[in-house]
Amino acid sequence: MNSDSSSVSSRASSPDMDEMYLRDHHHHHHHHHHQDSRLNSVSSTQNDLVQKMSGEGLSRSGSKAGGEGSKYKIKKQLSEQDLQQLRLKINGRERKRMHDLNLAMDGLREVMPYAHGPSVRKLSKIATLLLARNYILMLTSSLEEMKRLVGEIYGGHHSAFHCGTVGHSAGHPPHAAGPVHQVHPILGSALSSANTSSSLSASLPAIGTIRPPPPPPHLSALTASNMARISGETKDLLK
DNA sequence: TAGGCCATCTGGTCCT
DNA sequence: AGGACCAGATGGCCTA
Repeated sequence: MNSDSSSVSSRASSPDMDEMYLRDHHHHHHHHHHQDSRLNSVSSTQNDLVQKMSGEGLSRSGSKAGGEGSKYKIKKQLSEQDLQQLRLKINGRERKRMHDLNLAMDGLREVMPYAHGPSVRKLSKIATLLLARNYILMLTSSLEEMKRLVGEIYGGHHSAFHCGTVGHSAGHPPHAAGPVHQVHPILGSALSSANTSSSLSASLPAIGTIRPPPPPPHLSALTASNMARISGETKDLLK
């Protein structure tokens, strides 16, 4: 059940990181987050992990110990421990960096048009990005459409608008798969509106097709058709 | 059990 | 030098 009220954020995984995070934290603010419940989790301490991993075959200092390192002896010895210390610091930074990234991802999810209920599974990262892209594309086309209509209504062609920033309107938005999500009314309507999700290549394989959309004609001649396409792809996304 | 998704560790590279 | 970024590897958790 991933109804996970824990949608709070991602679930835990590796039981490591612990003191060290704290260590690194003392000079960072203390915005602890929910998820940190895992901080104290299970067994393996940083050290255990370190050893385990290094043992695997991925090089890494730590244990090579014993022989070698003759000429650097002094320096090495001095390090030995400091090295470990440094490693922890670096790992901590990286961890924080990723946490921040995830926070940003959560922020993005929050503004995405899909149901964010406690009983709704969080969008995966890839799905979030893909959906966001399609959403932007859709909004852009809507804007274009509105501008066009306004132009028509006023006969004149003095549309003051000019959003050149988002001139491109979708090339081949990717389709991806993800957990099932309830679509927000907004997108929902857009999605339900016809369209033929021709390519249900399902899942990530399609992700490989992510690429900058080919330079479309001047104006994004989006209208029903384009809109439909986008929504269709988005639908795949939410599948 | 396989596959998807994710967190973490780590070494390399680029930037300040 | 030290930090930010990045990508590969590894292993855990969860669902079909």
